[in-house]
Amino acid sequence: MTDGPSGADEPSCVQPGAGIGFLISQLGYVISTRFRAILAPLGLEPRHFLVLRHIARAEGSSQQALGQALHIPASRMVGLVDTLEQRGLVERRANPRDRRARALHLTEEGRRMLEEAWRIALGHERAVTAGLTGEERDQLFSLLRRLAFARELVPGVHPALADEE
Amino acid sequence: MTDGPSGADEPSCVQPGAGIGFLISQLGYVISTRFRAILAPLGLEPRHFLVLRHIARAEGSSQQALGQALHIPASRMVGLVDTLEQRGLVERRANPRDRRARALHLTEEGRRMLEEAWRIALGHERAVTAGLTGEERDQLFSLLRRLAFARELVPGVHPALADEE
DNA sequence: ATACATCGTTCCGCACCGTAACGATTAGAG
DNA sequence: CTCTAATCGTTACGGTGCGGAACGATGTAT
Repeated sequence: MTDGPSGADEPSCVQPGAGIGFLISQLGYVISTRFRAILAPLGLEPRHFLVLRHIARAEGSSQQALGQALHIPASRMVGLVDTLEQRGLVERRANPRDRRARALHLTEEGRRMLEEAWRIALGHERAVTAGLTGEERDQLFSLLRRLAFARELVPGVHPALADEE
Repeated sequence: MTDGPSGADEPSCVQPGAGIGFLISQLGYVISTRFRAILAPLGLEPRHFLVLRHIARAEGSSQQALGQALHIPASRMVGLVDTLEQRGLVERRANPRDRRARALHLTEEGRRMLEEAWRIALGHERAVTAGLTGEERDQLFSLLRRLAFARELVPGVHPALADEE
């Protein structure tokens, strides 16, 4: 009894510890860890990358809106934007429409940093599937997308940043 | 410029936020979160399951050996085994060969619990790939295993329990 | 016999996260 | 216009989990 409950005649891919679920969980962890590592030299973490990216897409957003889109609680956004502002990547401008809110904008430096981070992310994406042919990569991508769709995952929003629902 | 650096003519599957890497990272998170949730009614967490499983495979192991195999620091093993012992699932027996070490054994209750957890894990594995045909599941499994192999992942050992290196 | 390594344990500081308050500002009701 | 409720950003606080460092007990080597 070293590999499961006694008389289990399951297909080999359905085995806790070696099955698809565990495999994806393992891979997901090492991949995101690796991404964090190759992003570190820029002084950025994955969440910073996501925030920068979202600001670039919707310049002038409030912190609230940003937090809502990325499922990040407001209290956390503060420190996040603080960091990015201190590094001169993001500006908190006044919003003439609503003096409570801050309009977030990328600085020139921020734009450069985002492009650099993007280049690194692209290299990372390629590294992930190194060893797969183009056709295999497409297959894998298609299969994973179906799993993600079945779980209603939102592209670009990492669920680790927003547990509750 | 809402979707990447200006002139990037990359294949669509290579896009941070929507690429294979991010997809696996997303899926890995929700899958392990889900697994934690369906295991909770037993009063167990995923790590407890892994520990129980390993003890079953190598009854009489020391905590040290167990921690080394699963890449869990010794100081954490204590609390882990404490919990399992308090629930009557594991026994710390004396080791006549070495009075420093504790020989870990499953109780009858522990064995029952492990089987139950295993059943739940199997159901989870099936749920993960629900919506895929058998052939697709095999394809996916094969592709993921190649990625895992390329990254030297050890079956049954989740890297989240061992960051360093 | 002495010095060093190993096992399990406890202790402590670190980092992180989310809730609950708070002042400032805005929107809505009367 | 006034008063009240909601919203935005911020700060403070408590809870949690993790791993390194030290410790006593025991084993091993010289």
